[in-house]
Amino acid sequence: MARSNAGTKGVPRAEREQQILAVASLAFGTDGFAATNLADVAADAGISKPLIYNYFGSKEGLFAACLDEAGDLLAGEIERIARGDAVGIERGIRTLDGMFAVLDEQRHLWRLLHDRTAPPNGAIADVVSHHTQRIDKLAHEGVTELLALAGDTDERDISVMTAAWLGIVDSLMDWWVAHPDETAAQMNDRVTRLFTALLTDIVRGQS
Amino acid sequence: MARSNAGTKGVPRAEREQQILAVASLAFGTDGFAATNLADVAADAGISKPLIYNYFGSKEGLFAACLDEAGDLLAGEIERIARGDAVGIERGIRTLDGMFAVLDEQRHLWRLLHDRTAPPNGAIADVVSHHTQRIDKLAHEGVTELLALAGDTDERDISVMTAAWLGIVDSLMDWWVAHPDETAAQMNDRVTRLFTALLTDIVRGQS
DNA sequence: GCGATATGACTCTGCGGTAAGTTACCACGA
DNA sequence: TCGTGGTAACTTACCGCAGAGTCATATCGC
Repeated sequence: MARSNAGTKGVPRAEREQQILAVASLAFGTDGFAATNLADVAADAGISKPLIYNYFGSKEGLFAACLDEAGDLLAGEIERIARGDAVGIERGIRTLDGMFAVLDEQRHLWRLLHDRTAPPNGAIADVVSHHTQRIDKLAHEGVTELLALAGDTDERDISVMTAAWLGIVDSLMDWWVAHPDETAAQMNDRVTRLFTALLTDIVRGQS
Repeated sequence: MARSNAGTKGVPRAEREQQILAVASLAFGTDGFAATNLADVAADAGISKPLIYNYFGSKEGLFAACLDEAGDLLAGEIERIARGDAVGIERGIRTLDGMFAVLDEQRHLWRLLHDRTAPPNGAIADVVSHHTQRIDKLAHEGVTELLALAGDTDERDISVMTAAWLGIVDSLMDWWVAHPDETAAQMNDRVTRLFTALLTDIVRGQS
């Protein structure tokens, strides 16, 4: 009977999965979970929708896989930095530098972990909470050290400050995504300059 | 024929619109534009879906109306503070205090202006950009003043720092939403304490 | 009676998910 | 070297449903 495009193209599953993950991560990271539709992802990846379902089970399964890859990349880098000997502001700057380096060619990955349109329960929530816990733990640890230098050990103060720090990181990444011509090295310089400017010159100027 | 619940209940349009806006703002602010469905909003407001369409035209129209109300509240308050004589960090703290005061009983309104699931074109985008421009302009102005104290006048530095500042505000509001028992006055104290701690004690401690 | 206020019961579209079948590759026996 | 059967890689064509948006109609105040 009539022709069909079915049949293997000789691409092994593992390789195909990586292709799909790359396309899907870009789509999810750019448009968010809810606004991404799998037919488009399949088309962009050059395959058909059922193949995605064969390999990842569901839209949530695909997102969870993207998330796991991105989360591990980010949390791994932050953990690596935390093992160093930097303290206080210095540790913050080094962490940012690490993020810039790791995300340089795939800045959209940052958004995956903060997608408010992803379902708040189920497999996705587990993956998200696994990685955010790794990250939050280290952020909390860094902020605790920092505030200790100022004699503040109030647990809620630490909690608020940790949130603010994560907010700073988030907004810097957003800015970076919106300015594709800015290199990681330039961001690096900029952040260092801003931090030292704020923490030394302004205090001296105001006192 | 058979009974019907149709017919006026004596509620004038202006009043009904306010009821609907209140319910819708809560839903949009909590769940986001995409995840909110109008049938639920109508049910929560104690009316039927077609009435919403009569008064607001579409889901986007309703969201735009919520947005306009919230945006004006926020931008208006920030403009009021900006007219004062505070400069640098002090201006930042006063702005935050203003936000806490204005949003105390309706913290969810904050999220409306930052809803990534809202359509990026059309009427909504116009309202968003109108209000965010008012806010961004003042944030930019405040940051420019602040960095000038440190001798930094690089335009991109200012842009990044403005983004970071807005990120801080955003994350503080999120934290506040997540901790409903925290009063505006407590947030106020906490923020003041943290800013002064960071900017004085830490510098002295490190130098 | 007439206009404003209201609703039950629809239609229609987009998208997550699936059933059933098609083609290519490959190991292995004669 | 050539079948040949099994399996992995793929697709077309469909289902079902949630939710945006609409139509015709009903009731109340004045």
